[in-house]
Amino acid sequence: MLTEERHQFIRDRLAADGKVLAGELASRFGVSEDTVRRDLRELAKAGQLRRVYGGAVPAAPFAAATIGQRSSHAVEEKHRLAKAAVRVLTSGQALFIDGGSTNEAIARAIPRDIELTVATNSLGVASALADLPLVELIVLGGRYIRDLGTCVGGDTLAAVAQLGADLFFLGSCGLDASRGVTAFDSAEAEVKRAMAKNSAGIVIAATNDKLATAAPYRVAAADTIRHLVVERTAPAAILADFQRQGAEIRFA
Amino acid sequence: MLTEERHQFIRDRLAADGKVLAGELASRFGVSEDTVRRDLRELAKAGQLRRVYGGAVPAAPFAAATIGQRSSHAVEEKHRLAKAAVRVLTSGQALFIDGGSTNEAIARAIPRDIELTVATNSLGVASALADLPLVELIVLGGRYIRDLGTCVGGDTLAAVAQLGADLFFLGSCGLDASRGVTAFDSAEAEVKRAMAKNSAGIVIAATNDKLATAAPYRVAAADTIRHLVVERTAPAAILADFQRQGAEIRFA
DNA sequence: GCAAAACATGCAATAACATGCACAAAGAAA
DNA sequence: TTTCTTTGTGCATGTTATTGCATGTTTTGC
Repeated sequence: MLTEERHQFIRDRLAADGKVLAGELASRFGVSEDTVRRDLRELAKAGQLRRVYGGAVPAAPFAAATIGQRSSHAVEEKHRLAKAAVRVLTSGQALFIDGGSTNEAIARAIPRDIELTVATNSLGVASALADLPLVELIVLGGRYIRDLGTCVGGDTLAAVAQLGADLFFLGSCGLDASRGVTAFDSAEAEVKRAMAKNSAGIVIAATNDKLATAAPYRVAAADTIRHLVVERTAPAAILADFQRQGAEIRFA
Repeated sequence: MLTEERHQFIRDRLAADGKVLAGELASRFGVSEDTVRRDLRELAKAGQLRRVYGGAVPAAPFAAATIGQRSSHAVEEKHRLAKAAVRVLTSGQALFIDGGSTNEAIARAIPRDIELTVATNSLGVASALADLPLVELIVLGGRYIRDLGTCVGGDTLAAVAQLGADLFFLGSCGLDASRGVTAFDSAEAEVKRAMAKNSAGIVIAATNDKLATAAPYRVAAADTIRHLVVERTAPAAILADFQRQGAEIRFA
């Protein structure tokens, strides 16, 4: 087990549970508690957590999570979702993919032997697709927003308006059966709306923590979702609401 | 087993598993661990992974966007050129940066504490700038050309036309005192011309093998070059030709 | 205040690492 | 062809990083 893996696991657990215990980590990693304490000390020195007696807690619980930090969160789940999500793809399709760590995971999971045309405003998605030989990649430029990892603004909207797609992989922020898909940022929501408008169907892959939540800006109604990819542990009651509105549920 | 095959395998495994172990790779390839470590060292130098004790993990989130093969060539020289090139920057400037491995090296060499507005059509440059907090980044979208690592086409030209810059970091292809700056690709040349037109000055960083060569498509006349950054071993006669036409020579 | 748990520090063993060198294979030049 | 150069590889050498243990200190709960 690499030191880096332990550090990554600790970061993930901190983001997920809000705390880690030194003894618990030691037995899970199969190393001595001294080693875990050394790990915690290093991460604390790098400002990635705050040490407390018995373990550690997140450094800045209320700091806005940038895309880099978010993508380290729940890596396993997102990878599983991504593998399930790419199964809706068929060769020759045209896609919109917007930002978000889940969408980046999906982009990385796209197999090399499928032919696609993809338009994206996310640098991470574009980077992941940059070396897929059969993917025609269209970068939707504009003002780059560091916290989102995507381009937004008038230029982006204009570029989207010129395109059409079969599917739109919508990086959801909030997902609620009555309020539909919602976003935290106004400019981001504008781009998502434009992509949704010019797409024949919407695909959303969502971890459980996104379900039954809502953000300020409305993006799309729930009945516009064609495929909803969720974890196996997703609450059945919530899924039924989406299913009634026409969404096809796919489990990771 | 070819070196390149090992490198490709390592890249694939990193993308799939998120880590590689030196010992494991050695036994799989049937080579010594020293050879594997050499491989890892090279790939790390080219920015394609990050070395950790025991193996390696994926580099930055956007590592895939950088031009893999070309940028592994003459890394030292380009890094030196890049460090010299960024010395022309002053806080508050607006820049165009187009594609090419030298320009990617320059983007990576930009210090974190300088405030800039940068518009680029290169995914690699954009990725390098994505986490510089004081850089306002404008991505020039369009059709992505895999071989160039940049976006080209009408959309790109339209986006460039709306902007203006103090300096244009031109990734040179051919550089000749009489024929000026030239490019191998028509669409690429169009974008370069548009950027040159909307910039107050042109900066070119060129390795020796670019000097006194020319490509089919004309981009800019030699007398439009304001700063020319070259290696210390560059032929003085060639440099004198550019100097006569107004270029300020800077040695790496 | 006291005992137990958690912690920091120094130390030694081990594994991973970098470096220099020799050798072999592949290619270029004579 | 022969010779030379280049490149890749493995091995020997010394160096560095990581780890667990022993020791002494600090914190916590009672």
